[in-house]
Amino acid sequence: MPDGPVTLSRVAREAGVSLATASRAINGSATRTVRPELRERVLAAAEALGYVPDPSAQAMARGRTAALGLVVHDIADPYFSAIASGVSRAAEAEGLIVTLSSTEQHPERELGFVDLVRRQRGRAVILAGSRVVSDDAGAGPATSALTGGNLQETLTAFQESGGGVATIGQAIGTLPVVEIDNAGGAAALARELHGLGYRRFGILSGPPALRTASDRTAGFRDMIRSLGGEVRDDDVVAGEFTRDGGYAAMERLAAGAHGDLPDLVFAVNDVMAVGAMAAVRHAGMSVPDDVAVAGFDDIPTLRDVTPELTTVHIALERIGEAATRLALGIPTSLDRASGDGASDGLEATSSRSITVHGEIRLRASTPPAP
Amino acid sequence: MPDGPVTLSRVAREAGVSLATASRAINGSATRTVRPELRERVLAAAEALGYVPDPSAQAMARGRTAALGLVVHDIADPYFSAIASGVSRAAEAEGLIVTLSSTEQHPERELGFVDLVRRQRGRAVILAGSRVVSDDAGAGPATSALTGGNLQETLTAFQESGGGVATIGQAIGTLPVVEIDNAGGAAALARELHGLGYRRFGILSGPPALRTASDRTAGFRDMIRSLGGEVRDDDVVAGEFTRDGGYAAMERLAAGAHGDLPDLVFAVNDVMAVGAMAAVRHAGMSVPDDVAVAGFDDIPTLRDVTPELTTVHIALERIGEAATRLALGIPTSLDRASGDGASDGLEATSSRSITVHGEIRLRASTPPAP
DNA sequence: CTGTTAGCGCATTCAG
DNA sequence: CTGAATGCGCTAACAG
Repeated sequence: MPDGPVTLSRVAREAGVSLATASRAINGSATRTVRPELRERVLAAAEALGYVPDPSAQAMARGRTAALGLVVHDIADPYFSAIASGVSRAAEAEGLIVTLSSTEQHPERELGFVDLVRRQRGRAVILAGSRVVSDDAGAGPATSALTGGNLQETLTAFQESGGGVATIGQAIGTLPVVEIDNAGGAAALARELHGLGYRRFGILSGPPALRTASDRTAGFRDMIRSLGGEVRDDDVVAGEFTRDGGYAAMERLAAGAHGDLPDLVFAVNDVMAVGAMAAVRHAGMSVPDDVAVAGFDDIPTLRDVTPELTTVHIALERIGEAATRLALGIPTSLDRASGDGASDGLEATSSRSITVHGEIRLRASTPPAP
Repeated sequence: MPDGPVTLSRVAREAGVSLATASRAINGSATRTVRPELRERVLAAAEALGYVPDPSAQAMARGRTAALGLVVHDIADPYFSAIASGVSRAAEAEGLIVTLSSTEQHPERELGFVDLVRRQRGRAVILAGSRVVSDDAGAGPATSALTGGNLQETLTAFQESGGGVATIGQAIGTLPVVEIDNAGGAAALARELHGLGYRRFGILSGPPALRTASDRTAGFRDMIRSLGGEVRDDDVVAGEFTRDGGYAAMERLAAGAHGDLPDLVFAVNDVMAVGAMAAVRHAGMSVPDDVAVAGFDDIPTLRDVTPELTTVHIALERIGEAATRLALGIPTSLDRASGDGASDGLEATSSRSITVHGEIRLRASTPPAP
């Protein structure tokens, strides 16, 4: 048996047709069509020989790959892996393969990766995770000349060359974005918590430079204050957007409070909240007896922390799917969604932007205040 | 300014050299060498024009991609995302891009994906997650003719065509594998637990067809029995390898026990254990007061479940890295590792196989028995 | 409808 | 050491 890769031309020869016809029969060119009879012959030959197209060759010939790039800060973080799961599902449904980059705090890798999918003419790229507070990813001195510019420029260039782009969590310029209603969610949570009888609140506010973090902080604090509750400046402490960041921030808050803790501490995301709870436990105190705790995101792993954490539920996997469709330009059935009450919190604000609203989940970590 | 992609030939023209020379200067062909002077000219021109190679074209020309395929069952599962994190890191260190497939219980997608990376001439593929108990992935009726065969065949074909392969968790044929010492880890755990004073044990044994699950079950049960402890057959209940599977299995165990629970329940992996703890809680009982619980893997998210779960620690991220190197044929410095006491539990059993030993972590979910 | 002919961008023969 | 010529496998004009 003649070995080596089975090429299209071999299939064509076998079927007794031209290369072009074989190509058309197999992928069904949009403009051209093939007589059913020939088409059958070609398909049969392909099947018999076990023909499979070479993706690189196709990519080169049509100047376009079937790859979708996904950038996350840390794939091991439940927040991102939940999103990745949604992206993966949606991408596979579109016949795309997802290439992943877990950038772990290295912005230059983010840029390098986006540039890579641009070079390889990927179909789309999705950036998950917030950007810095200056919603101008193009600010600051130019990055490495090697990668040739800053993120926003690269993204725009990619988009102009026909690639799809979507970001999750925060807009970059005017690029399509699945935005989370951070301020609104935090405010709603604040209102509920205040309604439960809590009066003095602390906030683990995350990295000051992170827009997501500052929006949640502001939304929560402002609502509490407008309701007559108390948020002392000393009870607002920054920290990394991670589990350990939450742990450390809680320790610092407690140290600064000298035994006089707030009634409730709101951590701007769940992983921080979970870290904060650990800090409380390790300090020999109890949640919620000594201090109540609330978070934001409702990451999947939350169901196994105890006490169960009050949070703002965000449909993470749905967001991943939505971002994928947005990047690909696939009309999402959001009209219906908002019509029937936007049951999953997604709402199309425009064709290039979706806003996701959270849903308050009151749980055991914040019982009605005594 | 002339637009369009900057191609190598344009760089060559700009530098006043031939296409071939430019190619050699830029990627430094192994056999040919270029006069430093010309080389400089070429590099300068490339830099000036912002030249970047087209991956598809390179792939086609040299018949080889810089992609590494990673197959996991569910990227949202902390076990897999931790492994993915390690793979991602190691791959990026090698200049490879990782393409991810989250197969979610669809074996045919697994096959399809492996076949895809084979077709696109990827450098390597890594399969994470156990296979069925019959360690013969080639058994059973042939799968879809479309994908052309079964997994082992496809993998072998890929390997013979120069691709690297590594599996994690269970060997497929004689393919390279990062194996986990499931039986040994479970046995060691059993010994410790028995030493703590527990006498009657239950096991949430996972899916019977999963080798990983059955090895852990057998290792644990046999050790307990040889120590004189008790494992009633009724107290061994199967279930899905997931959090919900653990929950359900625990419910069934409790139902079957009619209030007469074992002293301790060993779930064959952490996500099941965590589900089991939830079941215990929801039944109004307490861990460890009413029943102690232990797991296996030490997934990262474990640090935030309470009480802290006793488990067998497996260095998940390291495994991802090790598998990557194994698949790529990069000699791992395991000789040293075993020399200095194999501090991370990795041990090279042969050049094509690594065995990972767990480390017992006794925590609050299994206090010394009363 | 179908076949012929050019490339896509690059790595590599093979000559010089 | 360098340049000119080939071809990777496939699609997309372009003719028939």
